[in-house]
Amino acid sequence: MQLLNSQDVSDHLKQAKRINRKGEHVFREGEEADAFYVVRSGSIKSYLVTEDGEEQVLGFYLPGDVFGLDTTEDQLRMSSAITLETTSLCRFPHAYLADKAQGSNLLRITAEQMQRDHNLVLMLARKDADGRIASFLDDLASRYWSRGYSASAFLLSMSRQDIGCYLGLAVETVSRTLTRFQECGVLQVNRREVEILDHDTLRKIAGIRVEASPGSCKVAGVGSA
Amino acid sequence: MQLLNSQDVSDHLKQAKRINRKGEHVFREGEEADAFYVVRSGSIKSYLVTEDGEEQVLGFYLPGDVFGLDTTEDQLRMSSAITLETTSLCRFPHAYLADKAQGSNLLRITAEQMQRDHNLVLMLARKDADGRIASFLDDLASRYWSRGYSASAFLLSMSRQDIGCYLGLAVETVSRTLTRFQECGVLQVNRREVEILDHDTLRKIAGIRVEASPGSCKVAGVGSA
DNA sequence: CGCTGAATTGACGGCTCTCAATGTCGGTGG
DNA sequence: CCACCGACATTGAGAGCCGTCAATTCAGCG
Repeated sequence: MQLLNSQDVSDHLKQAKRINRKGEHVFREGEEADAFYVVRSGSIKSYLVTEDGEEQVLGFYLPGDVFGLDTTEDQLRMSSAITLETTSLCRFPHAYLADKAQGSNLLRITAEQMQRDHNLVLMLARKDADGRIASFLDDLASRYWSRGYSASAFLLSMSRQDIGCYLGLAVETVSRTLTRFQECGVLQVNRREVEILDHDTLRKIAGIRVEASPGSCKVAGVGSA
Repeated sequence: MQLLNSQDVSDHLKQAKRINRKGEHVFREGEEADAFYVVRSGSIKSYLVTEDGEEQVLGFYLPGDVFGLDTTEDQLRMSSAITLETTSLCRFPHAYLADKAQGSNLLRITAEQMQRDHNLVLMLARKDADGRIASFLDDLASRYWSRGYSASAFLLSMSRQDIGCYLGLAVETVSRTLTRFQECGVLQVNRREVEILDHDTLRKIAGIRVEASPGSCKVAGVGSA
C-alpha cells in the first residue's frame, strides 16, 4: 500500500533521514508530537506503560510502516516508540499533512493503524495462546512477504518478552507454545530464527479459514504423545 | 472536548438528523463509507464479526461521541454499528473534512478513537475479569459525568452479552463478577440498573491509582465468607 | 572462563470457560 | 386477569488453560 506519494517521500528522505541504534527511543509518551515516521529499515516497537509500571506493546513496525500518528488532542504522544535494532527512519512533520490538504490521505493512513488495533483487540478478546501466537507469526510472515522478503523464514527482531507483552501472554507461555508448534512440525524455531514449515496449519490454528484441510489439527497432546 | 465547530454542528443538525429505533444498523462492515456520525441521544454499539461468525464489540458510543471514522483505504466500513436503543444521530460526510482542509482537526477526532482502542487493548491484555468490569463501569461513569449525568447511577443500554463480547469475557463471568461486586458493597445492580456505591474501591479494582486507601480490598472470597 | 540476561522447561494453583439448570421480566393470547 | 412463553440473567459444578514460581540451559561477551 502506497501511503504517501513517492515523490514526496523521496524529497523528505534527503533531509529527514534518521539512524537510530538498537534500544533508542524515537519518542516517549507525553512528549510533544509534531511529526510521524516511516520505517526505512529495521523495526520499531510501540508501547505504553500501565499505571503499575508494566509495559503493554501496541505493535511492531517494519520497513514501510507508518507510526507516530497516535497523539492526544493536545498533540502529545499517546505511546512510546523504541528501536528493536539499528533502524533508519524518515520523519514527516504533521504540518506536512495540513499543508497539502490531505484530509482524505490522512484517513487512509490512519485506516491501517485502526485495522491493526482492531486485529489486536480481536486476538486478545477471542483467541487462546495458540491462536494468538499463530496469528502473530502469520501476520509477520505476510508483512515480510508483501515487502519482498521470504514469508517462510525470517528473524524475529523482538524478544519473547516483547511478544508476550504484545499478545497479553506470559513469556513462558510464548516459549512453550513455540516449542509445541515445533514439535508439531508447524515450524522450526531457534532463538530469533523462525521458519514456517506448514503455513496452512498455522493459519488454521490462527483461526483463519484455509481451503483444503482434513480434520482439525489443533496442536494438542503433542507433548505427551 | 469540542470535536467539531459548534456552528458547523448546528448547520448539520438541521439537515442531517436521523432517528433510529433499537436494533437498527447505522452501517455494516464492508459497506461504502462516505460519512461519519455524532450521537445526539441514545447509544451505539460498534462491532465486527470474526471469521467463525462470532461477534467482537469494539466500543459503545454515547451522546456526543463520534464514530464511523474507521474505514479501509478503499473507503469501506471496517466495522458495523447498531443502535442499542432509540437513537438520534447526526451525519457528517467525509468530504466535509476535506473541504475545510481540517487535517489537524481530523487528527484530533481520530485521537479519541485511538485512545479508546489503546485502553481496550490494555484491558484485554493485562487485566483480569474484575479489573475489566471495574474499568468498564468506571469508564461509563466518567463519560456520563462529563455529559452532565450522574456518575453514580445509570442504566446500561447494552446486554450482558454485549459487555462480555466487549471485554472478552463469557456472559456468566460478567454476571458473576457484578454479583460479587454487589456482595462486596461496591455497587448495586439490578438488571440494567447500576448504582456505584464505592467509587474509590471500584477504581482500585480497575487498577487505577486512588489517593487514600487502607489495605488492598480486592474483591475475593466474598462469596464464601 | 565466568558472568549476565534471555530462553526454556517443569510443577502447581487459580481464574475463567463450558455445560447445564434455574430464575426473572416483558409481552402475548385466551 | 392470569397462564404461558421467550429472551435475558443468574447460579452451580467441573475441567482446562495459562500465570506464577523456580530451576536449568544457552548465547554473547569481557
